[in-house]
Amino acid sequence: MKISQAANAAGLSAKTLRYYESVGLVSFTRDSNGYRVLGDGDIQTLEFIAHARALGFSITECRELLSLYADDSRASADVKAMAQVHLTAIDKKIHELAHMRDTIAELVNSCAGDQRPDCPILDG
Amino acid sequence: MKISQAANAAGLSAKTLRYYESVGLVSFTRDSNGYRVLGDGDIQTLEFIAHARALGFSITECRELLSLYADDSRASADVKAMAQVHLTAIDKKIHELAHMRDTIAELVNSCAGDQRPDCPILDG
DNA sequence: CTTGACCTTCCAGTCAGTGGAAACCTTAGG
DNA sequence: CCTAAGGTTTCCACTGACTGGAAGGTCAAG
Repeated sequence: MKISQAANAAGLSAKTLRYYESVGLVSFTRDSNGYRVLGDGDIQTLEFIAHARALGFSITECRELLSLYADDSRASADVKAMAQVHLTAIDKKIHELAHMRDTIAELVNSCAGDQRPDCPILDG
Repeated sequence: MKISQAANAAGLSAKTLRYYESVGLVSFTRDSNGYRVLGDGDIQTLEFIAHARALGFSITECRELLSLYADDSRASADVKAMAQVHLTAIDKKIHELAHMRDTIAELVNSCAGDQRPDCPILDG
């Protein structure tokens, strides 16, 4: 399978796959013409990465998850601990955003939205 | 007032003030020795920017807000519309994060966290 | 043989700063 | 007057996670 087909199968772009290879997150074999050749195993790995990325894990965290994945002797506790840290970070971000949201919503509500120049959003 | 004192007063770093000037968000007068000289008006502008940034407005959006701020003939409707768009974007981001959060929480809950290699976080 | 659709690499840009280097200015102390 | 400390200046490089584009190589169909 060539890169675009594999990218399609994994729900990513060819550019992204090349980028992942360039940062050492994955590695692909090459054909005699220099083209990358990807198999079903590669697709599975890429799907795993796409899933983790969609859950907000960074490239570095994905690297760690992949090494845990490859390590047959890993303890599930290690993975759980990583996920727990990540969960806490997401919770924090949600709270911050919620605070922003409330502040802006309050400003929007208190703004007449007419043609006059007064505006509590700018005054705040 | 010199840059560090002004930065302190506005709750920003001197580096950030130079950066804001470099991207044309603000402009400062200079002393004969080349040092930036900032007054109370500059501090107010910087506080306004700091506030908007804390609410998640991008530099570009801050630029628009500042031009609206400077324009005596602006309608408050313009500002309200911008805030409304921003509010919607924040709402969307919160929902995405909440979805992530739930998925990861579920995985964490279903993970034994023991020494065995099975882990639903990796299998998912 | 040519056309078009792939593939390759490399460079630049995104956003909002941060870190560091080299050089200049100012002030206080000896 | 000299020096040291602590400001300031500019400029360049780096961050994360890609994306866009250019220049050139490869391959199959017509």
